[in-house]
Amino acid sequence: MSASTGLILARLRRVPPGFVTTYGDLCPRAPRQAGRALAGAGPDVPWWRVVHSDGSWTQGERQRRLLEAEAVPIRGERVVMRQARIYPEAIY
DNA sequence: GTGATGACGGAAA
DNA sequence: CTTTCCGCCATCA
Repeated sequence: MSASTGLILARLRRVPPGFVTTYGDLCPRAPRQAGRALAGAGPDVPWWRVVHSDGSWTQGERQRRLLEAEAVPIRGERVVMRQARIYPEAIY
């Protein structure tokens, strides 16, 4: 049972400013589905809080600016996951 | 039905 | 540190 788009977005909306989650955490065993969900998601979802498991991101400077605006710890081109990663399931 | 693709993940070299 | 490769699964041509 893969997570539905609705569940994926519901989890993402639980991620508070200053923290990030990953595609894999939003949708275990089918992380690409999380990406697809975001691509078609509305403006109400904080898509910039979703990064790769290694802390890198795919939406370039735009995403970087939004993350920095929330004081997400960044080192080079990667989010410092040790500090910013939060697990949706743990706050669900 | 088959094969390619993707806002991925993780292990291996 | 970088590149390569394979697994994963919903979509789509």
